[in-house]
Amino acid sequence: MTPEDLAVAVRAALAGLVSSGELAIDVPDEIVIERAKVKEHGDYATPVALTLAKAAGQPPRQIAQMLADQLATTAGITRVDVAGPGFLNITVAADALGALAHSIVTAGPAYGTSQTLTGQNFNIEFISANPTGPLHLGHTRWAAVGDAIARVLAAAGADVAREFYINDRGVQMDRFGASVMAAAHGRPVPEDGYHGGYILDLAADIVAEVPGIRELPEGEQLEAFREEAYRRQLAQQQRVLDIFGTHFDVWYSERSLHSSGAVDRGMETLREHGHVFEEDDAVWLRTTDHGDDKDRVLIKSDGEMTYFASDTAYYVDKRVRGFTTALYLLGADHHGYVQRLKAVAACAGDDPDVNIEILIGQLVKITQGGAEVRLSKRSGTMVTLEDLVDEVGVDAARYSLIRYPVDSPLTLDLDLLVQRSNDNPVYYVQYAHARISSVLRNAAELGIDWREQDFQAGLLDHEREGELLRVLGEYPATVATAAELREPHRVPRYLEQVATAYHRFYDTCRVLPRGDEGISAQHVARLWLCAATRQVIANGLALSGVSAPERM
RNA sequence: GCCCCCGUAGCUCAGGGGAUAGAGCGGUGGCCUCCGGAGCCAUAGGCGCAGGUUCGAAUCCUGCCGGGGGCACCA
Repeated sequence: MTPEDLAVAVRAALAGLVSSGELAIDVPDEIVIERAKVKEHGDYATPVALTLAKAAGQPPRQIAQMLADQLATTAGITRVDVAGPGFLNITVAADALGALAHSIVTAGPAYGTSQTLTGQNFNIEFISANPTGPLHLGHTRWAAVGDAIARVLAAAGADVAREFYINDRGVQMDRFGASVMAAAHGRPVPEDGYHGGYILDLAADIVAEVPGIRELPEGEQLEAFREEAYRRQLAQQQRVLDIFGTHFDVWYSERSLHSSGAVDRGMETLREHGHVFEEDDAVWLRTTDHGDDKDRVLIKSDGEMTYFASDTAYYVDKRVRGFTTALYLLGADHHGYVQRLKAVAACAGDDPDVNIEILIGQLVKITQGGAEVRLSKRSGTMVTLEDLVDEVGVDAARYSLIRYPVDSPLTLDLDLLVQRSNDNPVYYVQYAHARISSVLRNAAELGIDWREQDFQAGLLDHEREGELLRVLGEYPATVATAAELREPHRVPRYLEQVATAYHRFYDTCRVLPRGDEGISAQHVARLWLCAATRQVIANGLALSGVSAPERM
């Protein structure tokens, strides 16, 4: 008996009351079923009667009572009480609740997946850093969260492609090349260039690996340094992301957007829809037709394409490639792009509420020794993705970044994360997984083949067992909600509840036989519950790209 | 000036209209003769302010106060 099962039962009960004429309402699609917070409220509670009272024109307690009478006859439900202003408190039979342990183990990695987003084809673009330096902490947040969103969407049945847009065109690239070239000659880096220490490393590598590069003619040499540095820096970003466990399906070069003709095609699409005009010798997109606060330039009066022109073409190209939704994950410093990107979709003839979706992630701050560590790509004192991983490891880094909703600013205390202690909740969750793994190993050593034993769900009737089962039953809804709202932080937060419920269970419920005690059906039932818990933790950690260790 | 985000426990943060607002760290006090104490139990401590909507608001709306970020024929 899961919350979903109960929702079905409640809906059926409502439908029954409607058809018998006792209730005049439309049966709602969504029925709120909550896990009871205090044990006097049974196992589950629902406020449906309160919600429907006005529409039905009847007092909530009266509706609740009619529902209670109906539900009390439902198999698996042992008790239904009307409480307070009209809540329904439902108590479920131990065997109906305990059966969940078996179905979780049977479902395995599939437990928690659904088809709620089946048919949707997402292009999820994130990080999209310039290839002019290492990935810093802001990129790192998206490296973890973007990947987690992709995983959660896929778990909900959607098709997902992860895409990294390489900003390899424009003046920043030239500044980057000039910086490396200057460093290669031992000259100071230009004022508007990149000053990080990595520039010196790049210069040294290139000089060593490309003989004679410093003797090339000025213009040719600048280009050579730019391209060599670009290639190496991109490879470095790719290597770091690979270690981090975030794997992109497509690395899309801005240059290729131009060379493939996609920019021209995109421009043509916009013209067809009548939103392109010329003024002051420049070519504009009339984004104000669709909610932007000013029109945007596509081609400057000097004939140069703007970055915005690439962006529009890139969007159109994503749609041409067959994605139903282009999902953009941007930093808070780009929030001004939201309106114009939405307008681009509208100008291309799409529905901006359906075909394009933009998530804004607030900035990450990091403190060390009580002081903020600055994050400037050009300062040379930036904290990079690599730094973070070196110090705290991939699991702790990913977990602590995913654990918070992206629309709230985040401050990470490096001193705290550096400690490999339970200061970090990731260890708390992983520890629960390792602990269960140990119990199951011990069971195997004792020769207990619990999978082959008769599972008696009704034996899981201890309060702590019920508590744990109810938490485990919330996993599918947690994943589906995380996908629907693009809020992957819900999963780790949920796993922390699972870990707590497990530890509480384990603290009072002996799982394995003691000493020379024989194996009872209760031991077997509890082993099933342990295995189910471990499965949920493993599935949930996988959605965050965090490992589920058997030992720690 | 206009736009976006945030304000919840000493600290870092959860809480998509529901009953007594949670977690980790930090305080205080307990629990190891057998399955992992990286754990469990108890206790102290909080919704920035003022209105509004609602049977019910930390949650939705308005205003104010405080903090962060953004405005371009830059990328």
